[in-house]
Amino acid sequence: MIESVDLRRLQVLRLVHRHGTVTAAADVLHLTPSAVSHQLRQLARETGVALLEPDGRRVRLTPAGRALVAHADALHAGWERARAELAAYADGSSASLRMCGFPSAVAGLLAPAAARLRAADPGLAVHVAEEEPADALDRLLAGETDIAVAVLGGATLPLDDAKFGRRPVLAEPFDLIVPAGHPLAGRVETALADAADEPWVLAAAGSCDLYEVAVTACSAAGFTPRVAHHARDYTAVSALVACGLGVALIPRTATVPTRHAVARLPLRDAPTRRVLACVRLGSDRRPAIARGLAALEEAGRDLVSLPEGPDRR
Amino acid sequence: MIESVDLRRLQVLRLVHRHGTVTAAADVLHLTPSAVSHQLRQLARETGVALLEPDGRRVRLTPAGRALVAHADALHAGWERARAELAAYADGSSASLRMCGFPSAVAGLLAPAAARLRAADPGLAVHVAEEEPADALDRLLAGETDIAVAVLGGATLPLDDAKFGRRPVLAEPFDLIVPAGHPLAGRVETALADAADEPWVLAAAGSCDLYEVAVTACSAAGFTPRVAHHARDYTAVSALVACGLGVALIPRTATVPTRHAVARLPLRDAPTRRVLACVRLGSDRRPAIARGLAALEEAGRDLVSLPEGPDRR
DNA sequence: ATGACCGTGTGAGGAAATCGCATGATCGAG
DNA sequence: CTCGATCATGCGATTTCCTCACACGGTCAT
Repeated sequence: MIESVDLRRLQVLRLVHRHGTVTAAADVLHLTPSAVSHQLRQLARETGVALLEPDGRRVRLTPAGRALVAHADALHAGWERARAELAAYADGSSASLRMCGFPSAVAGLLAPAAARLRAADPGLAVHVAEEEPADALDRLLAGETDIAVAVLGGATLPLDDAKFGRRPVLAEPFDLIVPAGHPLAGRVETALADAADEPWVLAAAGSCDLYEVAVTACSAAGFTPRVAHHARDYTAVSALVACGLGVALIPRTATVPTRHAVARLPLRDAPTRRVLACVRLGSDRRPAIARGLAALEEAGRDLVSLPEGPDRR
Repeated sequence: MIESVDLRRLQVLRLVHRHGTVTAAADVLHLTPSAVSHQLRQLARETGVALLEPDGRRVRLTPAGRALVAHADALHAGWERARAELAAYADGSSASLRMCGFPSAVAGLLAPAAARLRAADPGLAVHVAEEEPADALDRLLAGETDIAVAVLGGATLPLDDAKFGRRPVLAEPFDLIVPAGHPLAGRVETALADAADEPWVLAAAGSCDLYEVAVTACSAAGFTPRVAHHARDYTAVSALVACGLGVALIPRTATVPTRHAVARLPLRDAPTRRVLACVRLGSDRRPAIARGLAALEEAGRDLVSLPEGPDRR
């Protein structure tokens, strides 16, 4: 206890626990693996307990290490609460808010929310950044952003992950898009199973949540989609569909360029993706962050009420 | 949030709040005022809020500073809990326990407790230190001791001070001692007011809790003691009384050398001093500290049951 | 089985933060 | 008004921290 501990040292352990490897944690912290190793060694010396043990060529946290991680989570949340209360005392001139999210969230949610925030308070410095879904939450933990917009489920954000403050922003269904003139386009009501025999356009496995969402939904509908083409960007997906190469799922709020000749079909058993705004635990008490979350929720409400119909492009 | 904060920096603010001056806080931390000033400045820069403002030639915490102190208390308690849980994982060989207390507590409580702990577990390194009552709690905060034995009340430990974990160890009444052969010595029952006209032997004002205890008790009994001589050490007090220079109050458990010709009289309206064992909040979950507290409580129970009678010397 | 790749841990060197001493400024007490 | 006390600030010295380079051990593929 003679030497008190920097929260950064605990953050290192937290990230090693989160990523399972020293190198990945170092990557997130913009450090070399050597520095992380030193910090962990120092932390173990201070606590007098072995925090991690070799596991193959990687490392694994000991029970003591996992216990310390739990306390570290609580400590960081407490520090965030302190920061939040202090931010209320600070003069608003220095207030800033950094948000990030996956590409389509930037277009549909972050940009409108940022515009709204700017209009409401020109003194608030709003910064928006596009991040890959897998990186957004790490940026949050590293303190490089204040709000991360992510999609619930999948590997990036497990449903039971209690490490973040989470706020639902949007629950949007996926529509099926088919080439214009496709037999399915004439139906009054469509179900996912109707497209069981069609060739599909999906993202590559693991690259994006779209893949998992589609595969799980199709398996729930009783078939396995035959993947004919791979694309991640929704504009690219709709282009492939417009050219008659297959069918695909796209979120209700994703826009399709008007020159793409596709038909958008609402599904009776449409899968939905739940978009969440995530913050570091405790930081949502900060006025700027609270306003950012409110603006995102508002943008989400606008998004679901704005579409004039399911067949819009 | 790019730079996370060392708990030491918060500790500096905590101590400045506790002592009201930078110099005193530096003294407790074994640092120069310069270092403390730098730390505070750095902390204010990191948080973006003015933490303290000049108040005469001293400094005063701003509302933001006081708010941060409250959070700092919670964070340190959380860290202590973490240390406590980790200590349970550590091998017992490195376990150590440091206790301190005021002089008579060392004799009556700490020494027996330490002996008991040593006997129960020779692997536990027990260290006892005698401290002035005013310093003991600072040593606790500075992490230089694990358990501080103090007396409730007075300036050193306000009754409502929630910054420490506290455990009652002993509530011992004060006895009146008078010179042997004094008229009061013949009575079957004595009250404080009976000694209203006697010359008193007390500690100098402010130097020790004894002064405050005696003065408040006497004023409750309806008189103001006439202080004839000053002494702090109970052996010195009893020597003065034995020489017929006055009467005094001494704790029930304080021993009087047999060569001192004094009579010890129990009082009907005896003031009591409540001896507490204090720990840093959260640290009482540490096995070694929990055992130390248990040993102190046991020593306290022994102390009240052991005396053969109030007239023992 | 062997070699290449990947990940961790260690020591040395340099950069950055921190501490202590000396100085100046400001306020309160006598 | 003078003096003592307290807090802030520059500069040199020390400690701490990060990076680089390299060794060690484990995994995978040919």
